[in-house]
Amino acid sequence: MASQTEENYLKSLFNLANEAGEVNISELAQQMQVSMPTVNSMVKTLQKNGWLIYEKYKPVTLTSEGKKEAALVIRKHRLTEMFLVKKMGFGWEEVHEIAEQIEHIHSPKFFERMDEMMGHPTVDPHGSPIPDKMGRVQEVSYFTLSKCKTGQIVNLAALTNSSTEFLEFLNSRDLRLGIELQVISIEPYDQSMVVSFEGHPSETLSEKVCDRLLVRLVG
Amino acid sequence: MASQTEENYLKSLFNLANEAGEVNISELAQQMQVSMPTVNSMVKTLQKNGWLIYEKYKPVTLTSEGKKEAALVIRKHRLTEMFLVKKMGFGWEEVHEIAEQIEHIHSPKFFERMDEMMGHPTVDPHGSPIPDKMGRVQEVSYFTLSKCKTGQIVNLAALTNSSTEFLEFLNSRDLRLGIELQVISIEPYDQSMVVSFEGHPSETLSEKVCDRLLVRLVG
DNA sequence: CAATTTTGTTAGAAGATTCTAACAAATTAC
DNA sequence: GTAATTTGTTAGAATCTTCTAACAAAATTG
Repeated sequence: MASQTEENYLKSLFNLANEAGEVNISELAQQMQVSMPTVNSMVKTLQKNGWLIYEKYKPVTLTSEGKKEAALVIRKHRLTEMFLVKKMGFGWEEVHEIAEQIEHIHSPKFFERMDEMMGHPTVDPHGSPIPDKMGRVQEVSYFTLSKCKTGQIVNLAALTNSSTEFLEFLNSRDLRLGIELQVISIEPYDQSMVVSFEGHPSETLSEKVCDRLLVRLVG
Repeated sequence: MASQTEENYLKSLFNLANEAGEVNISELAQQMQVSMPTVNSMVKTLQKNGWLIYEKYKPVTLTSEGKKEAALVIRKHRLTEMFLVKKMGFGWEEVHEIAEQIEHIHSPKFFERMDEMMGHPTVDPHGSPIPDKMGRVQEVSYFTLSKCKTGQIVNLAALTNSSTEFLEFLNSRDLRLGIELQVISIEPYDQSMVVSFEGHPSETLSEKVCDRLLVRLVG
């Protein structure tokens, strides 16, 4: 069984993997906020446990067992976030830190019960998919609001970033998942967008913000 | 801030303390399932942190800070147990293992929210008092059923032991906290008692069981 | 009270996770 | 295509929590 530390490395590896499934030591060190020698030694440990493939001076790759292990930790994290919001009344900007700790609890029935109480949710409060009990992650194809054209109407479905500051910014503008957004105009100079949505007939969003909003076509 | 390991030692020390507040190294070693040298070194660490008083070859004593720290961990444990039973539908025999892990979560608002959702409960599912936010424990004066005389009518208020096996035994006899018990007779040979309660006009309980049931006079 | 048993201590080591310093390989930039 | 930079590795050490072996103090027992 993975230690808490190992679980955290697996989670980061899962999230950092590129299309080829590769992660560089330096990226992982930055993500985990530890030195490269620390990552080097942990990578050797994870390899011994069969969770990744490592060759000197090459990027590392999770094995299928490693991916599953990681996805199951992410499942616990996202179920917890959803539980905190839906059943305990927390705001979506408050739940990450708590879930970061609860994801390491070893108790299948605890997470089973959360899942049941919520009716088996498929996404967390930030729109990220919740892996299933087998560690399979459902692929979703959203695009960023910044890719939209003037006049388009879309649904806000998820976020590419869930930092507290960004979530608080969204709160301040009443931007919640599920709302319908219409692109009124796009400023050619800085790519900022004027959008309209429920209760907000005209709101300007910077390119930085539009890049972080994942949407899908209405319908 | 106490590590998880330190929190576990503090909890054990709190629970093992005799009237004088003293705990022997060997008791603590047994309770924690570690060797005496391990306890010896941890005790020195806890002393450095100001949580206990230690003198060579003497039993140890928690300081008031140590007692408070311990009581706050116990508060988190008991609030969690109550939450699992009242809000998540677990049985009282299932919650200890889970609470044993969740008690180490660092998030005042998480436990605050549990407390609020339950309307500030004062006891856990096994009748043990929940320390308040300042770490103060409300003293309660129950006595064991085995001290009762024939004919007495009492309320089942708490347990002196909450092992899964004992809780499952109580489940099998429909013995729940709050029920009213009348002592019908006491067998002089082995101190077993015949009692009557809601739906059970005549149930025989061994001395071992009666010693583990804490009751108070009806009224 | 002397002998035995129990309890507690020290010393030394091991595994997990982390670090810094020094070096080596790979990549990028003229 | 060298030189400089970035990336990755090794070696050696520190901290935390644990252990066993050996010894010392305290308590118990005849």
